[in-house]
Amino acid sequence: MSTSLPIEQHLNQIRSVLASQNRLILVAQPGAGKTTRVPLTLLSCAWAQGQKLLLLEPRRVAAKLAATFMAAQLNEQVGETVGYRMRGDSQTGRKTRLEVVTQGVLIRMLQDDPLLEGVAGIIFDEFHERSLEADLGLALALDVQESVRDDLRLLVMSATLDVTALKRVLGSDIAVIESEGRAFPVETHYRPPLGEASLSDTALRVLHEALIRPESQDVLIILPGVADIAQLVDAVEESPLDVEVHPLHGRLPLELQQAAMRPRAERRRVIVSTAIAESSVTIDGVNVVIDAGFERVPLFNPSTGLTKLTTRRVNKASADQRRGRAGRQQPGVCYRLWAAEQPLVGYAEPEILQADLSNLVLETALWGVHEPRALSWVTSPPEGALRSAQALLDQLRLRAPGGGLTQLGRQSAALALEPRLAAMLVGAKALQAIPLACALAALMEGRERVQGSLRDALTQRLQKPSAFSQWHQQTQRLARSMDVSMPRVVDLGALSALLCLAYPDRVAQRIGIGRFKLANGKTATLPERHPFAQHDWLVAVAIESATSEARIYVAEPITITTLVQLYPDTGRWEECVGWSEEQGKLVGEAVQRHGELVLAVRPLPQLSAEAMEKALLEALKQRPQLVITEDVRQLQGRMALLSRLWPEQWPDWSEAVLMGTLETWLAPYVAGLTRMAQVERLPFHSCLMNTLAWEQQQQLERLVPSVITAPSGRAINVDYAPCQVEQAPVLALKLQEAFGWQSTPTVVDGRVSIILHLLSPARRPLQVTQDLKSFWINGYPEVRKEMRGRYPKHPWPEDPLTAQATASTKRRHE
DNA sequence: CTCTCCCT
Repeated sequence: MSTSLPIEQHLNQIRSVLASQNRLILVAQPGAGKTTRVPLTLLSCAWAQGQKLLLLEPRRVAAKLAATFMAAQLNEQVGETVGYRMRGDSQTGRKTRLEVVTQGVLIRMLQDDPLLEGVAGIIFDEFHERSLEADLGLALALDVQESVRDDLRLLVMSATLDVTALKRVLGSDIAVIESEGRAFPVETHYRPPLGEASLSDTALRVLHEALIRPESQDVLIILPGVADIAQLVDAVEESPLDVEVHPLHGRLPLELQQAAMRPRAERRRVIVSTAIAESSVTIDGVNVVIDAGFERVPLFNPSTGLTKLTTRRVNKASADQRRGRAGRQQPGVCYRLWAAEQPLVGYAEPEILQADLSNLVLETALWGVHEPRALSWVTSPPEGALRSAQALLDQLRLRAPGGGLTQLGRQSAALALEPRLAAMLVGAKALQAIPLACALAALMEGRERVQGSLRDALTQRLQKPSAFSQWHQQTQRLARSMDVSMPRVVDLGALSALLCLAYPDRVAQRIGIGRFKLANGKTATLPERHPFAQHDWLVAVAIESATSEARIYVAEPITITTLVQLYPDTGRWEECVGWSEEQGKLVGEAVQRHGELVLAVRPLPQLSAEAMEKALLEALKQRPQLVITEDVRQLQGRMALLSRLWPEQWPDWSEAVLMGTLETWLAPYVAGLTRMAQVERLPFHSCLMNTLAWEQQQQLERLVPSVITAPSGRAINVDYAPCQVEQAPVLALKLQEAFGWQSTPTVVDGRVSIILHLLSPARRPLQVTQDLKSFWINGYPEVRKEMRGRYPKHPWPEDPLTAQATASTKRRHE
C-alpha cells in the first residue's frame, strides 16, 4: 500500500530540488504520507551522506509514532537508523541517522551547537500549526543557515496552501512542491442552534438525527470546553440513546483518554471532545463528526501580563480539519452547528501573535540577539508582548540592561523551564532551598490542578512521592540538573520567598476584604471566605484575568521582611516629590515601593531642586492641556504655517509636541518654583521664542508678521490661529479700510494669501474672500447698493480701487 | 462560575 501514497510521485522532485537548493516548501494534505516517506527518502541523498537529519514534530505522540513507523519500514527497531528524542525519553544509537525530535529539543540542540555539526538538514512537519516554538526553531535555523551553514537543508512541510508569509521569509523564488492528500468524501450539513438553544442542546438534537442513519458508526462531537462536555455527556447518558459515551480532553487522566480512543464493537460510541481530537489524537471507527464550531484559546494581554481563555469561532482550516476526521477510513458525514453563510476567518492566527513571549525573549537573548525582531520571522513577534516579556525578565533579574542575559539568566535558559520557574530555581541557591524549589517547580509545571493551598499539595507529595509519579520524576530531573539530591525531609520554610522570586509582579497588598492590589498595578480578588482573604500581603500564583477584576486561585501569604530581603531595591527609601492638587503645591515624601505597591511612607522635610523641577513638569504633563494665552496661540499658528512649508527648518510647536518637550523649552524657567500658579504665569511666549536663534526670530517676524498695515494706515493683528488646522491666516477689517488695496495681501514672501473678513461699519461680516481683486469688480457693486442706504454716513465710493481708505465715518473726514 | 493545547 505504501507505493500508492500520493506523495510517492513527488519524491524524485523533492530530492532533485534539495540537491541544488537549501530550502524547500512542501504543501501536502493529510493522508499524503509526507511525514514518513519524505525523511526516509532524503537519507539516501548525497548531501546527507554521513550526517543526520532531524524531523521536527509538534507532539510527543506524533514523534514516537513517526519514528516507530519508519523503523518498521526499514525492518528495524527504533533507535537503530531511526530514533527519537524528547524530554525524559530518548531512543537513539550510534547508527541513528534520522532523529525525530519535539520542538523544545530542537531549540536546545540549536542553542547547544549553533553550527549543528553532523546535521545535514531539518524537516519541519505540520508547520501550518504555527506553534511559537516551531516559529522560533525556524528563525534560529535560518540564522544558522544564513551565517555559517549554507549547506544546511531546510524543508518546511505544511498542510496549508497559503504560503505567502513563508515565502516572504524563505525567499520569493523558493521552490514549492504540492501534493494531493488522500481522504474519503465527507458529506457536510449545517445545523445552527434553533432560537436560544445551547451548544450542547443543539449537539444532542443533531446526535439523534445522525444516529437514525444506519450507516452511522461512532460519533465524534467537538465542543469548546470541559464544562460543555460534562453537560452533554450527562444529557446523552440520561437520554434513551443506546450508546457508550466518553468525554475526551487534555486534563483527563491518560488512562481515560486512551479508553475514549479504544474502539468497541458492541455499541456505538459517542466521543465528546475538545479540540484535542482535531489534531493530537486519532479515533478509529468514527465516520460522523458533529462540530460546534468554537474553540477556546489563551490570549495573552501584554498590559496585564495575564493570559485569558477566550471562546471564539473556529477558523475555516480547523473546521475542515475537524470535518476530515469523519473520512479517515471510509466516507463520512459532518454536521456543523452553524449556518452555511456564517463567515469564518481563513486560518488560525500564529501562536506568536497571542502568546506570552517571555520564553522567546529568553531564548533569543541566549542566542545572542538582544532585539528579537532582528531575526527572520515568518510572523514578527508583536511589539507590546515583546516589551512586556522584556519587562518581566528584567524583574526576574534574568536580563541585563543592554538586553543580554545576566549570570542568572544564562543559568535559567539552560534549565528548560518557563522563565519564572527557572528564575526561582536559580535564585533558590542563595536561600539554600534548591530541593524545595525543585519540588515546587515540578508541581507548578505539572498539568494537575492544585486544589487548596500549595503548602498542603507539596506536603502531600513530599510525604508520599510514589503516589505522584510524574511529579516525582520531574522533581528528580530538576534536582539532577541543579546538582543536588533530594533529601528525605524537605523544609517548607522558604516557600513564600521562592514564590516571590517567580512572581515578583504578583506580590499583592490587601486593599479591602478579599481585594488586593498587585505589584503590576492591577486589582485582583480572592473569595471573601478564603482563609487568606484577611492577610495583608500575599503572592498570587495563579490568576485568571476576567472581564472585570482578575481572580486569584492560588496564593501564599508573605511578609514584607521576606520581600525586602529578596529585593534590596524594594527596601530603598526613594525620594518622591509630587504635585498635591489639594494643597496646590509640591509635597515630598520618602517611600518604599515594590512595583506599584507602597510599603511605607515618611515625610521629607527638604526637597531637592531636581526633584522639584521634575515633579512640576510631570504635574504639567498630567494636565489635559497647557495654559495657552492668545499670544502663544498666535505664535503656534505662525510656526505651524512655516513648519508646514519648511519642516526641516522650523519646529513643530503643536500642543502635543510642546507638552512632550517641556524639559527642553520650559525647564530652565521652573527652577525654584513650588506652586502651579507661578508656573502658569510664566511668559510662555518668550520661553518659546528664546529657543530660536536671533536670526530665526527676525525671520519669523518678517515672514509671518503679527500685524499688517491696512491702506487706512491702521496696523491690524493677523489671526494665525487657523493655520494650526491647515488654513490660511485671517485679517478682519472694515471694508472701508481696505479701499485702495489692489489685491489680497500676502505673507511668507507672497506665498500665502490672507483670508480677508470685510466687515460692515457695525463690524458684521459682509464678505469673506481670498481674492480681493475679483470682489471689488464682481461683489462690491451689489454690497454698495445694499449698504449705502443703511450706512449713509460712511463712504461707499463707486471705485474702491482709487478711493481713500478710512477707519472712520464721512463726516469726520469732511 | 477556573482550565484550550503543547513542550525543553
